[in-house]
Amino acid sequence: MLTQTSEYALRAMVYMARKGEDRYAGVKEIAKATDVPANYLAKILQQLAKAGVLESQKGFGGGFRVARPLAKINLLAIVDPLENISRFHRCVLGQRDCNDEIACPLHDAWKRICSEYLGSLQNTTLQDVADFKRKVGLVPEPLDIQSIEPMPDDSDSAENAETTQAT
Amino acid sequence: MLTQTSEYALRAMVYMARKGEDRYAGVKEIAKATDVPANYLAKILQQLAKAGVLESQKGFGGGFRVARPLAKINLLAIVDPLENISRFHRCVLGQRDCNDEIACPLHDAWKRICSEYLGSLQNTTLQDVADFKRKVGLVPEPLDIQSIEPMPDDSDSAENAETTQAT
DNA sequence: CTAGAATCGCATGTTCGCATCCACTGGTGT
DNA sequence: ACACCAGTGGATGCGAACATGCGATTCTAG
Repeated sequence: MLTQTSEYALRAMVYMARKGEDRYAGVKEIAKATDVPANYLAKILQQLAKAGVLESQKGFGGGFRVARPLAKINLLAIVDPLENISRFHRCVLGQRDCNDEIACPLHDAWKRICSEYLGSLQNTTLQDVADFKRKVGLVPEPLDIQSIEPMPDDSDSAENAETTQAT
Repeated sequence: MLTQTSEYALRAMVYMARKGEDRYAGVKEIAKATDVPANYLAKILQQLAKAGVLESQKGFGGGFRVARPLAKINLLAIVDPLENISRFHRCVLGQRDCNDEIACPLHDAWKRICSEYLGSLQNTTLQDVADFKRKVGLVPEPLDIQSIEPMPDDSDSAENAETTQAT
């Protein structure tokens, strides 16, 4: 579905979206808030900056911020630079010729599934996410960033609490 | 989207579906027809047999065949034993508590995306695939979701992730 | 100019899915 | 009973993705 890298990217983008469009956020700050390895997150954010989704500012007070209005950034734009989206276009059955004319038995079904999936990613913007209002868990409201523990309490918050609920 | 393993599984299942429900097909035969490494395919088919999608027969004339009518086997049933589908239910933002009550900002959007995706897999059965008969120009194109155009037939795809032009 | 904060680029270690090989078990036909 | 055939299961190699660490570079504030 999504690679780990894409998931990290989404976490960071959501954090920045909710923090505010104008302010720069440093890697360490985002990493701590989103529970993503800082060094790895830095690379991801750099890729997003190259892709034009983020813009970066070096030096004192620098960091990353969104390069466009939140409504202009959809989830696909975030995921696309990090994953090989083109693999979706490959024929699932591995046929050399598989298009709308000469198709494998799965072509129509698979094309529809992919279109819906990618379309969903494209239709959801960061603005939608930022507007989301409900009781939220970890992700802080823009005002109260987080009471960052000064001591590295490295006991990883157990993410393995698999919520094995059915849809 | 799909792992290589799942793709192999789909190829094999489609092959068997179109070959006929009652007949056993050997690993080598399927591997040759679907261009999948035989040794690896054997493992995949074993997993599908354990999951109850296939049944196997040892010995001379043995092989694999579908364990149920084609209409009762949907794509999700094929993919599910091979991938960790439960990861879709995990919170994308990694929050421990993320459900309909206390949700991360992406919860609603992500839940919708996943539901659509899994639903699509569930709604497509092997019967549909086996019945698929492509006659060029005759089969009606059932969808016009081309408007969002996430799957252009061209190779130029990465650009349109950004819904706007660069400044 | 200098110090400090943050990115950038490279090197390295770890994990996991993909793929192969081979000995074993069990069923079939003679 | 015997030989053959085909799935079963364990062990292993391989490579890409994931993750980390460090030094160099670039920018800002004073």
